[in-house]
Amino acid sequence: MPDPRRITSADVARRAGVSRATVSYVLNATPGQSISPATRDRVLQAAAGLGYAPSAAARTLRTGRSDVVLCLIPDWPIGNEMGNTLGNLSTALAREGLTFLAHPGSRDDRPIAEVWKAITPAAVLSFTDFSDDETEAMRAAGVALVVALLGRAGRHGRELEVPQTLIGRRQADHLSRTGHQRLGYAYPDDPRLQIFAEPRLAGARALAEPVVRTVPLDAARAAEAVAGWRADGVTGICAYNDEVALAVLAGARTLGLTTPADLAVIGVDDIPAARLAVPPLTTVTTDQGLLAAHLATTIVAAVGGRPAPSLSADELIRVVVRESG
Amino acid sequence: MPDPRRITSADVARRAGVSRATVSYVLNATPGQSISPATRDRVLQAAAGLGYAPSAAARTLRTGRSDVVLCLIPDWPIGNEMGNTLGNLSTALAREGLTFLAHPGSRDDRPIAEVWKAITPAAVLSFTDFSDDETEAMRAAGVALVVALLGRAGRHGRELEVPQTLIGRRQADHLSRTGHQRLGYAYPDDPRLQIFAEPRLAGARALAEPVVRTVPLDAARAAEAVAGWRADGVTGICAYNDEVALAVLAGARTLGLTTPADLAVIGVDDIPAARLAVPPLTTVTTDQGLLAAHLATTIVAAVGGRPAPSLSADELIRVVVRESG
DNA sequence: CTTTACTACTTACACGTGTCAGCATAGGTC
DNA sequence: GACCTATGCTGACACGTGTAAGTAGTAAAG
Repeated sequence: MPDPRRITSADVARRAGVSRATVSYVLNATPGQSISPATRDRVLQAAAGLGYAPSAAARTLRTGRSDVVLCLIPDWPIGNEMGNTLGNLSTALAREGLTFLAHPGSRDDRPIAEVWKAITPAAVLSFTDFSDDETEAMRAAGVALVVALLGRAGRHGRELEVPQTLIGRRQADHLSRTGHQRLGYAYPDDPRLQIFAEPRLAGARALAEPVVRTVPLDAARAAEAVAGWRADGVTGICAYNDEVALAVLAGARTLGLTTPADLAVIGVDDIPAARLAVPPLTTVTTDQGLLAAHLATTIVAAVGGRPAPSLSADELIRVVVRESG
Repeated sequence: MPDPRRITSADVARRAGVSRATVSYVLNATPGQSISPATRDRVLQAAAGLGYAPSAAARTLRTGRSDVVLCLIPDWPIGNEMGNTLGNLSTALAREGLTFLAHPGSRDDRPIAEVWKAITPAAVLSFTDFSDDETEAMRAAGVALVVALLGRAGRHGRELEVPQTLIGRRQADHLSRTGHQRLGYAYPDDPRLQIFAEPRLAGARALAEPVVRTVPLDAARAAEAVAGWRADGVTGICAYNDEVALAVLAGARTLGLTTPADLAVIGVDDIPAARLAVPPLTTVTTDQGLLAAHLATTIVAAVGGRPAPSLSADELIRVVVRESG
């Protein structure tokens, strides 16, 4: 094996017959440097010819900051809606020259601090908040922090909070419009989902005063919750998501109720199973493309130290009317 | 702002009253170096006290290899089963000192080569194969490549291929045991899923000769497929996954058939919606913890240049019997 | 002719780490 | 006392990059 050395900018410089600095200036289009078109082309040609790719490590070491956007993925069940958004986000950030990397597990693997300290990312996208110390440490290290969801009061906007709230609001709104006065809220069983459930519930509360019950993903136990709601005179259920909604549907069926005549149900996410349910599930869907684009511009703004753009959440959330409510 | 400099190993050395080299030896437990317990403790104490975290960039630059395992996530819909596995994998690799990072989008964002050349990961975990040039380039750069799924013949074991095959086999086996001779295979509509669908179908073919039909996630169109199978005398369906299975269920219901009397269905994944379906869906589930552990040891082995361990796939795949088949 | 200004570069340093070669000191052997 | 070996540590270099500072050469201005 003939020593498979990495191709460095020095190789490019040698081939183009210029200094290494010139190569750097050309490839980074450094402003305030004048390079003749002739050498410019020679450098570009040489770089392409050699298949040169700059070392992220060296670049990061030098500049003190990498072009990585680190997304800390909590350990809650990541549905394919979220997966979709992350994919779109990755594409959007790539267009800005940023590399999106996701790290699953803000669990006890190792202190998350280790991860971001090691990577020195340009920005960190997190869903939950950090401790004050950690936040301060990141600020000091020059890492732009974007907290997407819940968090204590602070400078950081919580980018997803408004959309999540709006989801609950739209659910309640839809059921009200279709004539339901007493509403119920089907809260998820998994405590890890609380972070999403709280803002959604808050949104529903802004319009109605729903009776909240926890609904496990199990027909028999869901039936108990449904029976409770019936006793309360509830006729319409806002479910945390489509899966919980399916459980409510199953619970109602167990009790011999018909949907939506006896009990209307509306979910969230529009998962494939929603349209295949009996009856097909009315649900609230999010425009993942728009959301990803907004997150991307927010992150880019945060990296640049500019304030976050505002999100016109209205067109983001849409009700998909089917037969369950 | 008082110049928030990064804490380097030099800071630790100064505080511990030793040289930087000693610090490095202590913290990395470099073999073949003798350090007195006294200074060892002083160094560790100093490092902890300062909250020192080594710069991944510098370390990577020096050693030519980072401790990152890069997982290239294709753009197929990533269900929460997969999300789970990735989470477990991350934990398992962390225990080995490796940092798991996922990059969504092996799409046209930017040549994937850019990503791995930039990061210089210890290993790349991919689901699809690379071009020969790229494979060779990675080998030359010393990046351990693990191809998980489909790929042309080559040295790389395709780690997930056997389990996927086994899934299809178990489905067919279960339906045969319960008395179904003519089987059908419900193939997913989304072409991106082909990579998983092919080995699963191959597994089913090893036991039966199923009639393959594509089933869109739509009750009406699924009904057409079901009608076709009925005409063929098929009584049991192996579905690509639970969602496709739900579509088959919906199609059968549309035609007024009863499940499993007229048509038995078995899915894959055991998604939450499966147990909530009418009737509850029989399905095949994978032990995500075991799978993640196997992938982890495979990757660790690949990084160390050792051959991959074999997987006892038998206990990995399990049939969850419910009422649909 | 000198000064200034600009173009098109190059030289040199720093980023933080791993590691090789070297250097004292101490203890044992002949 | 001379020689060797092991212990415990330090000095110095290289990894590949970005960029501030400097330098020839040319052109315009005074």
